Amino acid sequence: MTLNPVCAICGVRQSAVCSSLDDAALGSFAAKGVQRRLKPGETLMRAGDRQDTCANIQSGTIKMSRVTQTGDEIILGLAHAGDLVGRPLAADSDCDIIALDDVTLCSFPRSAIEAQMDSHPALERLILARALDDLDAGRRWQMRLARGSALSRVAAFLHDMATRQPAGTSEFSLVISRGDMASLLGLTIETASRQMTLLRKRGIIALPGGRRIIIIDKMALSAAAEV
Amino acid sequence: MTLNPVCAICGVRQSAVCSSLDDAALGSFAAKGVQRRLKPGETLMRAGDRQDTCANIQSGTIKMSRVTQTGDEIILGLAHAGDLVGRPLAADSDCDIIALDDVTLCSFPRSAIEAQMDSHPALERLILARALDDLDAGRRWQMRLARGSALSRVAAFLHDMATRQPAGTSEFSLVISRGDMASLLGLTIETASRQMTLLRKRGIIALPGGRRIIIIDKMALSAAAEV
DNA sequence: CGCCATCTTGATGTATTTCAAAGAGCGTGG
DNA sequence: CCACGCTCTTTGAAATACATCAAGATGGCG
Repeated sequence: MTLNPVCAICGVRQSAVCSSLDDAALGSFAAKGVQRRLKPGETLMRAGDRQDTCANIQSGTIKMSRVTQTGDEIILGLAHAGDLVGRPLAADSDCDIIALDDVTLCSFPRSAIEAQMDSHPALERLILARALDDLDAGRRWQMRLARGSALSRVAAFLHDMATRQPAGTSEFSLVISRGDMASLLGLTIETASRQMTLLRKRGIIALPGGRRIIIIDKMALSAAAEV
Repeated sequence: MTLNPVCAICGVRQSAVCSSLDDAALGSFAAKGVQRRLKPGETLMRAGDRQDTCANIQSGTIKMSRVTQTGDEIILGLAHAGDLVGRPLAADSDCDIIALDDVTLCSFPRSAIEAQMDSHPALERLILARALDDLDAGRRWQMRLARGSALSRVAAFLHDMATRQPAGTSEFSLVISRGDMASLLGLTIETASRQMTLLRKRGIIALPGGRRIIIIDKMALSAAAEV
């Protein structure tokens, strides 16, 4: 069996969970997947919904969020190209999953992923390894929320986003609004904005306009991110 | 093969990850484990240490914590009877693991767990399912840290601890000190204490002394825990 | 060009921290 | 058995970081 043409040109062939499958295994698996696009703001699934698809993000950024009793949204995390969204082994979604920009997905029935895990231990192993890594990352973030100042949260977020860019890139666009950023960091819009200008005034970043950002001093940014 | 005598009397035989193994599989696996005891305050492993054991908690409570640059401890979570501590698939620990009270463990070389996962898919599947559940629970907690008031955090913690007791039990002992509790909740000792007395004054709980607590009105406690 | 949403900035309020000290609980040794 | 000293907890008063309320400024887009 030869590699599915869709997979042959897939930008996340090496970084998504599919990387655990050889070309032969991928061929039959890929046949069960469909390509899908989301526009900014479009919802893939909602908390509490029956959740019968999982998807690899091929490009773009997604937010995972929940809505409180009082009706405001809390962003729990972002997912990027190469990440798997949706939860294998669970019948219902525990959060809303919403595109932040133009997103392309490779979407599978949850049952197909689960069947593939059954027959291909390497896939299950990689999904497990990622889940455990996510758990560690979540705990690090929890530490920041528990004790970090507003400045440290904003700095840590910017540092993460900067680190995610191709090496050597110091200017890029934040895909999320100040409001989403604040929600992700557990702050208000105003506080998030103030910390941004504080970092700008300290010469650590520049804000050329829109959602663009220039990292002037990544070391200082990292230092500001310390808890 | 017959059931290992140690497993026959194990209190968490049905709730630990071992429950995914039948008696035959358990027999050979159990031979690689050793029983171990920890006294209150005793450390099982430290963040950054080479981590070559994983252990099922048979009784007692453990805290997972990290130490910040400034030297103070942040508690990331608790683990109870039936939980697996230590991280399969990772060479190093990402947090300190310390006993809070008298703890009994069933400890395995990490390599033994990993080998058992290789040969027994049901074990790996259960570990994966737990990791994903922990991830969900972590996100719920993250939401509380991001937006919840001090009162809501304390109430949520007490509600969790109450729910963990045998059905019908309304009085029990908190295994952790106010200091640990505050650290877990991302608060100061003083604030944690004040919220406890606030709940007491509202008639939701009683504090007969020491670390004992009586849940008088669990509904009200749950309501106070809302974000 | 002008509208609308998003972002920034300022002034004020408040929950939580910080600083400080008194009060319980508990084991030790007289 | 009680006094002493230790740690943990509670309570009070002052300081502060962040939220809230309220305008402006900026930028995208028709």
